[in-house]
Amino acid sequence: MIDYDGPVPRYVQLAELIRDRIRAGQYLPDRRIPSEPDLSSETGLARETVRRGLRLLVDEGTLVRVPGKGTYVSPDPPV
Amino acid sequence: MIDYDGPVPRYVQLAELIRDRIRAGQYLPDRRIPSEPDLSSETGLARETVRRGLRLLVDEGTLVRVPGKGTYVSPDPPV
DNA sequence: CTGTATTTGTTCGTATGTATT
DNA sequence: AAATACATACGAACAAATACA
Repeated sequence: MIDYDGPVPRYVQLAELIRDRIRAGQYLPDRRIPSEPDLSSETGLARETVRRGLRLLVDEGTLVRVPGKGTYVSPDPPV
Repeated sequence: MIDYDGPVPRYVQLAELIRDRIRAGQYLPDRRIPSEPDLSSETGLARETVRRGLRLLVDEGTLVRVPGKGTYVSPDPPV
């Protein structure tokens, strides 16, 4: 599903995947998304790669991470 | 030189070190700074930790990285 | 033109620390 | 006390872009 044949890094592809799921209503505002290990298991990506993708979404205001709790979709995500 | 006893992560400390050197005129605008391996050797930090610190400075507009060439101080760094 | 070296980019693995439940 | 989850840090490997002999 997520390859590195093309010019798009895997962590960017992961970010796009998460964005798609938010747009599709699969991940809802103020709700928690799967943990890093879960996303890592699901996608087969290394945890650090998952973290890079999530950071992109945190930086753009789409996600909010809470230490010890989890990663949440922002109340009003810019997607 | 760079410790992790305190609350300040090492990669943040590295970013501060680079900023200090720019302020001090040791690294000049539009000039290249040492490569990641060099900074890693000098500080004893892992290259990935160096990269994290440099990314902070890229994000804030202080540095510009050019693949295959090097990392440069911005023409007009915000420091 | 070809190959080599340098530098940044990406990816995976592992370990430890900190905060919350 | 234990499990869960994010944060930091180190190590290693290969790819891609650039420069140069």
